[in-house]
Amino acid sequence: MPTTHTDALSQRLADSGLRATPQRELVYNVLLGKRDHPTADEVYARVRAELPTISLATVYNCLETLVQCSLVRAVNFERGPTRYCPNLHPHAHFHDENTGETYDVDLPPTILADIKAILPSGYDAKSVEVIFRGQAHRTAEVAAGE
Amino acid sequence: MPTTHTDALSQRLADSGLRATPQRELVYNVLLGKRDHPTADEVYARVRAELPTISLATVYNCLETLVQCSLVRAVNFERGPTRYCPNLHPHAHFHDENTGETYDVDLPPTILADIKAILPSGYDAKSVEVIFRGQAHRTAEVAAGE
DNA sequence: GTGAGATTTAGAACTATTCCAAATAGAACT
DNA sequence: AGTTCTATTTGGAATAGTTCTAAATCTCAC
Repeated sequence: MPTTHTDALSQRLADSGLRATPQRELVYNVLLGKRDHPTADEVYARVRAELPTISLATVYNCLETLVQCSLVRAVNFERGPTRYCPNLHPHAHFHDENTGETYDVDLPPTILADIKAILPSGYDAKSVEVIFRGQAHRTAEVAAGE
Repeated sequence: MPTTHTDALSQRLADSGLRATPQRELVYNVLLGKRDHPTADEVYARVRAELPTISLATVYNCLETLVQCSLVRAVNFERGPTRYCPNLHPHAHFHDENTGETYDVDLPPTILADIKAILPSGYDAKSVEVIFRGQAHRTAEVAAGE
């Protein structure tokens, strides 16, 4: 895990007047380390491997903090636990109904404008979320490119 | 509430080998009567005005049944209770971050194909969900047209 | 080093939902 | 009309996920 990420974290936190704690760094690194949209519980399990004394409440706190700083995106489709995804470029989510897994799909810049264009006047969208549901027949090739 | 809706309900239920009960009809009519994406609790409150002996568990059962029959759509953005929306033509949801209200936005037929076109090969989407977040400055005119 | 404020922690509390087992209601058949 | 069989409803208990709370701990600025 390169220091650059951790530095970006400190920076963002400082911008909001918050401190870079070991817990926050670890939670963030765990999210960066395996981008499979884990739940808070899953993050908790992964973080405890390195810092066994951390509490679940702290994991929730850290995740919330990261979301506040726009370093992480909270994702909610279907009732069930919130999932977390470290925020890079704009992307949609593809939810495989067979496996339950969620994949990121890059959004070409033009499509976002196209989608926003359907809004009638009076609606001012700050963000757009796109969720696909269906089946993914992913090749090994595709998975390797992630 | 015209009989046509109730008939459509009986039909759909029968197709799935289910019965058209007073509770199911009432829950469905409540959803049709006020399309403000109510939670199960809100549906419960509205239904009880007419059938005070209904139980919350039944409301959950009925909503689940209606979702199974594709007469109603369950909507989940942000952690919090599931909301229900009687399913007409394809539409996006606009979530006003100030008021917390959710509005339906019609999706022009072409945009769905455009959005699906961004999927790499190997992804087969059965449905697409679009959620906007921002502020709605709705005029009385717009609201009247619903 | 001390004080002030931020952060973490464990556990209690809360909310939304599902589960369960018993009671009820219908439809089909006699 | 009565019986049977199954679907449905019901209230309450149980569960899952998250938030709250108050005390302990850390860290920075002085």
